[in-house]
Amino acid sequence: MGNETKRTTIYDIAVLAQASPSAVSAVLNGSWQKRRLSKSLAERVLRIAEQEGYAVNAQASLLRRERSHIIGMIVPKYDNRYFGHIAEQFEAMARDRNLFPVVTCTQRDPELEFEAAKELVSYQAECLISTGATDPDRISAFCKASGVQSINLDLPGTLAPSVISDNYSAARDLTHLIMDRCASDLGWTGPLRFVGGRREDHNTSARIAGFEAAHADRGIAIPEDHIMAQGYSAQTARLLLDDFTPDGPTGLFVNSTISLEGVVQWHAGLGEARTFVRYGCFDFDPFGSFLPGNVGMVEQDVGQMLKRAFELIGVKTGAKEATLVPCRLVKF
Amino acid sequence: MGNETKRTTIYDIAVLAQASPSAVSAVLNGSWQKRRLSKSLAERVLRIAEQEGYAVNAQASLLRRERSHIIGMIVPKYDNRYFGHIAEQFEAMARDRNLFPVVTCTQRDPELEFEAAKELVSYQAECLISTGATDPDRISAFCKASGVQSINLDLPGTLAPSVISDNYSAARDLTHLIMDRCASDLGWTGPLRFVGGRREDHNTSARIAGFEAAHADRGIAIPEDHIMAQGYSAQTARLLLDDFTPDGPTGLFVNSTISLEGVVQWHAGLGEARTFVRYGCFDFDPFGSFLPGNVGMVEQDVGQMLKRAFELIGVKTGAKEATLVPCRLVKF
DNA sequence: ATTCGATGCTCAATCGATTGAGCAAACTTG
DNA sequence: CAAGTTTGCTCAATCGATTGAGCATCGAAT
Repeated sequence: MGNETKRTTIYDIAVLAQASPSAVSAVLNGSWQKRRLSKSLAERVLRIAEQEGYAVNAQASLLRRERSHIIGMIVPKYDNRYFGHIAEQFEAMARDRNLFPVVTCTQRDPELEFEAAKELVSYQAECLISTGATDPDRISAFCKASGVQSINLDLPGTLAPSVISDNYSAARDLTHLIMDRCASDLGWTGPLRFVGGRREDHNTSARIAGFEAAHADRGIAIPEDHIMAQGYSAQTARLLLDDFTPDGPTGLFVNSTISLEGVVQWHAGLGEARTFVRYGCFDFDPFGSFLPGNVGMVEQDVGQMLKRAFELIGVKTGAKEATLVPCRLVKF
Repeated sequence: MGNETKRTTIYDIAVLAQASPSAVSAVLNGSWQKRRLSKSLAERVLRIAEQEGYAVNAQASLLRRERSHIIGMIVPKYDNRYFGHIAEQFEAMARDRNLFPVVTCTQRDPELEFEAAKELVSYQAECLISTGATDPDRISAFCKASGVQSINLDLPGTLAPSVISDNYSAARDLTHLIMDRCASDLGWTGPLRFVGGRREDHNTSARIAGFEAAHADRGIAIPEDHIMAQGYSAQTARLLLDDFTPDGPTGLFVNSTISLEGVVQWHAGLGEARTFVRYGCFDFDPFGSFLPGNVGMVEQDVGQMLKRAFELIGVKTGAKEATLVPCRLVKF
């Protein structure tokens, strides 16, 4: 790597400005007034620093300072509207609060998740937000041992406070919406199918509970095979549905935009039967409203979730329960 | 912030293990064999480190080491398939190469872009990749002054090597595809409209050039008002199109998925005329193929672009020209 | 003329890990 | 058994910035 030009340090500038390194340091970090340095010295140092293209060595600076102002986040993926939004807003909100955000993407790999968490702790992050982590408690335990605060987002854990969507209520509402539309558009009342996700997942199971509650509200029984939660991928959704060619009106509850891709592929291949299908999706996509048959989507309130998460930062709560954030149901 | 438990250091462990800090350091960073420390000492230290939840202080470590292994990237947005993919793949590829990736999102704000670049340099990044930067040269100049390598991605600069999509060729191909479909589906041959982006942008202007070339290939003149490149947002696209109600067959070249949202909204509101419209989009979205009227999309080859970018890392090329990476045209 | 408080700056210890140099003990070799 | 080698470990300087303490100088007040 480029070794030609050694990075300029305060010592280099001190020589050029005929001042002491301490004075240079004070000028460059803005504490010169407090340290009663003259304006003329400050200006001289700043001019030279500019000329030399000086950039503080964050490692040296952070080593000495007591607070790092670094705040870390791990997310499973970026290439997904929901997590992309989370990462982006997190960075913006952190900057607003004068914190330095470091986000890292862990590809839904539990090992990488933990490694990344350790790395962020090594970088002296003051707080670590684990988003959609498969094993948030392992991370929380490690953070606690290092005296670093941790907060769970999107998926709850038991060792640190969690901020998650109110999956149950939103799923119940979405289910009702789909059933309403099946009734009004197709004149059909019957059990919907639940497609996508994994039963073991906290979020999926809460959504299934909401899905079941809505059916119970209407006194409709759900056949065992209507809950198809064997995985997230578009592939999986399509394969599960390939066996199913509706012989009459039907409705589907789709458990993520990823699964939705598979559902829409299946739907497009249905031919005439296509017009007798209605579905809704738990997750938002701007193109969702243009997909034929789609009656609505649940948009998780990323802004509120992060707001709550930031409120928890630096606060020592004994409370480890999850905060539920309501979702927005978008009807098409 | 949590100050209760001071972080464990090698000195703490040295006391517990009855060894010197140097020995502890060597064990923990894996150089103990080279330094001829005994296996028993190593095991003792590792056990204690584990118990104490030790995490190295990266700041202290990096301050002393000569290489940081940190590699930085700035991206304008995450909540967008293209940039999301870039960030995600970048992180994965960096890890594969034993580098520590730090990505930061700059919201298309030129000031923030530069600030973020400075911060990454402060963190001793060995190389900085500026993705879609509005002013890449300003960043390159700063990097050069600090002896840090910089590489431009997605948008070219003149002070550092650039890796960008072959916008011209892909736009030309996409334009031909749309015109072909207009001819075959609608029996119509005429100039398309170009919607979205900004003329001043390098990418948009290259795409307009390709768009014009395809028209020239067919001897079709483009009326001035058919190039509508006054901004990226969905809003802008919709407002521009609101004045336009096609009285016959038409075709559109849409310059990003963001603009596509606006186009699709407009399209959905057209009523019967809707069936006489065909469009294609420069950018990929998995739901694109389900949008009525959409005949194809250009998918930029993120994998190849990053591969090229990584090949440039650590290489001292005088060459500042841009590498063009071909795109994939997806036909529906 | 002495005392006092500003003013403007420098000294030197420090943060935690790394690393070249060096030292003692144990072990080989002739 | 002396000389040389290997083994196992420690010392102390160092990376670059920060910061409490301290030291002159100067003008004002007594």
